[in-house]
Amino acid sequence: MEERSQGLRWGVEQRLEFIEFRLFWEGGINRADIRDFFGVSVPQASKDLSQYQDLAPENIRYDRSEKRYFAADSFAPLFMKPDANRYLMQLRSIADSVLAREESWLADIPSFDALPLPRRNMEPAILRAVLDAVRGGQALEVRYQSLSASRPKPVWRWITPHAFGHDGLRWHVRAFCHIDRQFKDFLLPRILKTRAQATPEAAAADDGVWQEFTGVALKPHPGLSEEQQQVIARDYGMKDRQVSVKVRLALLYYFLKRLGLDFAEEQRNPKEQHVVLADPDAAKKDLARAQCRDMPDEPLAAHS
Amino acid sequence: MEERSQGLRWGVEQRLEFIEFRLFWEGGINRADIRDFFGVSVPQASKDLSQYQDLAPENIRYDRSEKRYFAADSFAPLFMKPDANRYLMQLRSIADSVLAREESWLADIPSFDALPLPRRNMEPAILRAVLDAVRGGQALEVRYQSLSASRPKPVWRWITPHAFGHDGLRWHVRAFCHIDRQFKDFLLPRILKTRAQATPEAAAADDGVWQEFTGVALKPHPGLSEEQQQVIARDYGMKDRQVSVKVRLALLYYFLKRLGLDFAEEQRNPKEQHVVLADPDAAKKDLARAQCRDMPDEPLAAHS
DNA sequence: GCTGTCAATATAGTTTCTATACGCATATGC
DNA sequence: GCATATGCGTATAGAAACTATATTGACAGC
Repeated sequence: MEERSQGLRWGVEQRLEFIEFRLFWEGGINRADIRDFFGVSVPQASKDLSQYQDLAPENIRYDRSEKRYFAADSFAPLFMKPDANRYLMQLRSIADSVLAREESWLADIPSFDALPLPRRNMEPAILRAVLDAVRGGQALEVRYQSLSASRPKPVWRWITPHAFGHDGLRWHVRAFCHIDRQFKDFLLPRILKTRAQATPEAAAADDGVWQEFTGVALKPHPGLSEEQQQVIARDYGMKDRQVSVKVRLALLYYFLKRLGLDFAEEQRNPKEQHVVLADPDAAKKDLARAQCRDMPDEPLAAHS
Repeated sequence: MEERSQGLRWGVEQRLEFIEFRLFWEGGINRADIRDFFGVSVPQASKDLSQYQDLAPENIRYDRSEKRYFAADSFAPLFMKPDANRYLMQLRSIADSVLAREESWLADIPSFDALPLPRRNMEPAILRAVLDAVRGGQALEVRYQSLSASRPKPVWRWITPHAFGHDGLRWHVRAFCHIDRQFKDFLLPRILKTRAQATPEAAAADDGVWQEFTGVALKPHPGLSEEQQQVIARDYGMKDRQVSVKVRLALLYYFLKRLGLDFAEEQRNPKEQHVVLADPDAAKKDLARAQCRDMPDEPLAAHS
């Protein structure tokens, strides 16, 4: 097969990549690890290790005394690109029990913990139904539990969903509301049931607030010392003490809220509030533009 | 092999699970999908589909007209447990470019977006060095860029790390600081370099603030209407309009901050602040206990 | 020095997979 | 209506991967 990157079968390549992953992140590997994870025989695991040695002799070293393979000092990965965020994302997924320990390639998992953010379990069938509607560009009838005072009980209503958005805490679906005749965010866990599909009443392209991006200019909190500002600039990847983050208008509200940018952020303690808006007026205008078409909750701050 | 769950080889089982995944989440599958993803031949992909049909005839249905396999109405997965959060976590990973589209099992990815949270790239070698120290229970010399006014420049210092923590936005390592003789949080991206290892000066068990958990009692914002409170109760999985979240003392500060629980939350707009502390005094005491051993930044609120 | 453990290798036999070929059903273009 | 293209299913021979089993060698612990 010319398709495969190294002329190796998929399964073999996976095992070689596994060897490399374990060498790098777990500090070592032996036959039993391969045997346990892939269910291959002991001689096959031996062969895989030999094959890896053939392909990358500079990467791997066997310690006879410890009876274990280790990454050599000159380790230069062949099958993967080591990525710290990827490793850490796996930890988070395990913490959120989205990923089982046995399924991940991690073995010697360090002590760790992530914030326990309470959230309700979502019915996969509901997400599937919404996905279907988004893919097919169809309207969908949903039983939705709104937080608004006007619809306190769950009601059946029609929406035309076209995209999914994550606000940093929860997922919602961006959809045209057939009742209010405008695009809004519907929190996925509040969709209790789904029913029929129908012809759409709006197109994704019509959702200007979703389609349009704006740049949010951030700078270190001026209350920090010169040196501290430099640190924050590094943290946020700023150049010339400033960075512009590209955000969809439809997500701007959440973005500002998440970073504590409520237009009063400069008054807050710089030790808690590390960054502030470099151009609050521009952000305010963008936010107003985003909100004039409706937002799920209240405005971020009273800017009148 | 008795080890394997269905007596199937790992690679085969992966492909069958892939078929099932695509049937459920992507709405359908055909030979080309299997061929493209796993690099197997066309007859092999055919065989896999036949084999899946043999194993789960009630799950799969071929549409001659569309030339595509679909999930049958009576679909009951055999190889995976459909999990909405898992699907959505994959979307987030793709948005954060932690996962490449080709690597995921998703094919027809809907339009979606997540908050762009600016963060600096981390050197994998640094995480690896810290991991090594944690695993070995060793002290590690790190060049750390603190935000504190007393150490404005990066300095080499010794820490004894023992665990990793995620504050909802960033990863830090929980470590005993040899300078200040206490446990603190060191942000991973601020570790610029690592050097030698040495014998540890504290054990993980000594980090009481890390080892100890507390329960944070949450309830819906009292400013919400009766019905709205019920909705929030559902969102947070509350029973009797209350939920207790188990949090490490070492993460309590971040947890409260993340949920906006600054002991003034009841004064804020309930449309923005959905939950409040059910027992602020208890939380205050816990926070004081957590902070008396030091926190990286300032206290959450002046509670004096 | 004995014993247990883990790795490397060899052999024979089995399973899986490829390449190629052919037949069938359906959609599409002319 | 007819040719053409596409996708599925299946058959065959041969190649590759893998298993089971056995033997050897290196090292740690007692």
